[in-house]
Amino acid sequence: MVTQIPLQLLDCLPKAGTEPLARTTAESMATALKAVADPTRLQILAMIAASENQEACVCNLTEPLDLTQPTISHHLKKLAEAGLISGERRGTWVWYSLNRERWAQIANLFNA
Amino acid sequence: MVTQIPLQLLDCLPKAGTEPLARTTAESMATALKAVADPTRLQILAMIAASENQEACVCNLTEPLDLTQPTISHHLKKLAEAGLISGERRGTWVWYSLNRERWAQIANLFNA
DNA sequence: TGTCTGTATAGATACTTATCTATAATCTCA
DNA sequence: TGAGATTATAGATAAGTATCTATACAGACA
Repeated sequence: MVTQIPLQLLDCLPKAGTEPLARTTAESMATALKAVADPTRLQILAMIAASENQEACVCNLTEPLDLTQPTISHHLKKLAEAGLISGERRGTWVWYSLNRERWAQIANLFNA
Repeated sequence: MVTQIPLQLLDCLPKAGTEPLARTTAESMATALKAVADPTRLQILAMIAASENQEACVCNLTEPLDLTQPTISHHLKKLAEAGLISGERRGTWVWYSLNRERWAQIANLFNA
């Protein structure tokens, strides 16, 4: 699980004369952004959001994305580590859904 | 120069039943986000924004970031390719400043 | 023109990571 | 318990990239 992101970026970008952006903070922000900065993971997020109950299992994603099951699991793990989604086991399947609070945090990086 | 980003992500994430996120679109978005998803480049952006005239030259960045001049140039190039900054030569120095329109475009990825 | 300073590029290297195959773990159900 | 289905993990590989040194390019100035 990624640590919480304390900073904002845009208007949000530091004003003149502000303290420099600490390395540890920059690294935490970069970790979160890296999770989103991948085309496959963007597609996964979009598919989850576009699905009926705002959730999807691995088996729903492999075929349309034309990737193997372990690869999908890998991406879902990355997204989960970034706190963007979370999985819930229901029987045989694991259903992943968006973590909107976390999403809002990352969105806030770009908004004042 | 990266192509323009046509899509939005959050509320912005596709509604149920929407067209899937096209691969080419996802790749374009990921390219832009990757430029920001690096701790050093976040620090560079912050330093530019925090500086007096909202601009900085390579020589202003190498020492505080403890990186060599070619490395800084490399990151500045990445940011410029993503359209986030642009450089202007004034005499011996090249001054880089933020491209706020482009920044707003990327911010819009996360906002409805 | 030649020298000095600031920036960019080329090439090498080490680290990260997206992907695959193979296998383990977990759950359902007969 | 055992068989089948779904997901996760381990290990390997190839592609990308952040960094460095070395060098080229561009402008200022004597």
